[in-house]
Amino acid sequence: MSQFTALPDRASAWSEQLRTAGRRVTKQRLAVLAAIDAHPHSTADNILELARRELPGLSAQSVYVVLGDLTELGMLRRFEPPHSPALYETRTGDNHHHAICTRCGRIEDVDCAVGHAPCLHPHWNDDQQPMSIQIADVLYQGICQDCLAAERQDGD
Amino acid sequence: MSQFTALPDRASAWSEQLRTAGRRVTKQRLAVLAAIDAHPHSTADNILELARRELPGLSAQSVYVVLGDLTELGMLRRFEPPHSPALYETRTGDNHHHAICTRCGRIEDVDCAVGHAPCLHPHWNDDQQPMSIQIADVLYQGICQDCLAAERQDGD
DNA sequence: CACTAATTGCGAGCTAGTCAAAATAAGTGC
DNA sequence: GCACTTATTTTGACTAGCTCGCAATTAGTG
Repeated sequence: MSQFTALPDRASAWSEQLRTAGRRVTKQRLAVLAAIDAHPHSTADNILELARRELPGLSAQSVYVVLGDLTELGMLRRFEPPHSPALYETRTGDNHHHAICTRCGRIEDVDCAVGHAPCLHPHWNDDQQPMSIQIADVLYQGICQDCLAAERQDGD
Repeated sequence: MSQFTALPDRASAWSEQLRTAGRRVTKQRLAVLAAIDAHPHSTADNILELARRELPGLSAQSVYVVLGDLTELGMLRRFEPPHSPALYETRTGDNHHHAICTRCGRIEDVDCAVGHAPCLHPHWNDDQQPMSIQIADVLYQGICQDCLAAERQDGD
């Protein structure tokens, strides 16, 4: 079936996904996808800048539209850390989480500890109507090794 | 020690906390705290409206300043659900989480499942510098009972 | 009760994102 | 390969939510 696509040709895989979803395959969409794939956890602004290197005429609004649409389709994942514009990544469907360094802002992916999402079973209080949970977005906040080291040097 | 403060006189407790933190006890701060306490998960706008009932002259900017400062002090907790302005609550320090209904936007508190935060121990990939984690903010996204029921009625 | 630094109010300004309508281009059939 | 249809992109104006600097006010201290 895919004997000639052993190497991950993301672009054609994306094209297929787009078509399957009833969307047209435009250079704008591919440029946005490629930009995010190359630099995960990018803001709409970063993505615009990156994508423009391949597609100089690309407009900011197109990026917003594409991001919104592809996120809805599930081809992108969007997450919004505090005090930051929304970030996007192409890694979807694996329910992975994020760790953000409150000092320098660095963001790392964290695999969902176990194969099955461990946090999908909240503990409801007696007076609450439980919800049917679909996603558990976990945002770890801490300090990364670099900042810890820098802090030690600075005396404190 | 507290034999005369059996009833939770939040206002005086807040005053004490403020003084301890080196802040002055102003009616603006107390009005904001009272508003949030009465209506947890409020936006800055809601808080302004509520607080103005007690303090008609209160300005929006003061609310923002107070919210930012008190959040930094740890007297308020701030969280930013997707597609929503920041929300505030007075319940701090217990590492509880939030569940949001993606349909109607309703938000519920969810106690941290176990006494010890279950999610404070992420699983790091081999090539990653682990961070020193301090908080794990969990945002459950799902559909609440009401919306589920409404959906069933609507045919789908 | 006066003093002084902290707090609040006011206005301008900024960033991230949205909306409507016209211009463009992807996919379709001939 | 060409014309057609309609999704997509662009253009440009606009909004929400929040921040900044400076002047006016006020809480807390002695």
